[in-house]
Amino acid sequence: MNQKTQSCQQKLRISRDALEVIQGKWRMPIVLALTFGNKRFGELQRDIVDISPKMLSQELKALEENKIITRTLYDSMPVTVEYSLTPLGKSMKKLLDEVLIWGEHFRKEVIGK
Amino acid sequence: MNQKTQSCQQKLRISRDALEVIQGKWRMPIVLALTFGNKRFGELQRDIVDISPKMLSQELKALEENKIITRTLYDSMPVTVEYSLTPLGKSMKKLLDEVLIWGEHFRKEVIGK
DNA sequence: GTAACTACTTACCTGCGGGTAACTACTAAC
DNA sequence: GTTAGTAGTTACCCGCAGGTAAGTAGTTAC
Repeated sequence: MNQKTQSCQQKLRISRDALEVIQGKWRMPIVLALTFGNKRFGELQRDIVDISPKMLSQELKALEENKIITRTLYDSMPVTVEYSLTPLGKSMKKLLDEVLIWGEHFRKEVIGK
Repeated sequence: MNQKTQSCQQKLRISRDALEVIQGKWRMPIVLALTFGNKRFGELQRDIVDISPKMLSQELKALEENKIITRTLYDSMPVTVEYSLTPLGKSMKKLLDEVLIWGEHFRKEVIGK
């Protein structure tokens, strides 16, 4: 096994670790939505059009466990909950930007203009 | 709906279109492997350690349909097939780089060093 | 007391993403 | 004729990601 193959396999391992955390239909969209500012549960549900409360709740929990977002409960009346990005979550901004850039590129090339 | 919300929703739409194409356990790893140079079926199978021939074949087909990779058949003996990135596939390099950068970042922060 | 808003939770179900194992087809080497 | 290497295909199966619908719980407004 030469140097090149090693670095290929190493990168493949890293990519698979990362993908395990950010994969799925909703996680990147949720983080993306939060790059526009802290949001409450209902706001996220309105922004991310097709998501069900169950999926939103479930994915928010997973993102919190992976230290990507923070859940803050306010004892206002009625109770409100605010979700925000941690530094680790904010560090996904560049990655998300590239997803968007590539997404635009893809749309032009394949979906056709 | 204000300007900010509109741009948020627009970006969410783009991200979801892009994710539809690159999502899944194997697609980004396959493209990543091909950024190291054109590879044959067997080479990919050896590099991407846990992938089964069925999944590799299936995902290669999907990537080809989305104009991300090209399949070239050589009439050598025995027949060999080479997979390579299209310009659209190559344009994923930055995105993949960011996945790797974030992956390292994540590993340090959460998995712990 | 009932509707409406907050933020979920719970139960149930379905489809498909992904895994395993075996099989195919062709050629070369021995 | 049997093994090995090329590149897959096919059949079968399973678990979970994700969807639907309804319920919960607390407060405010009417």
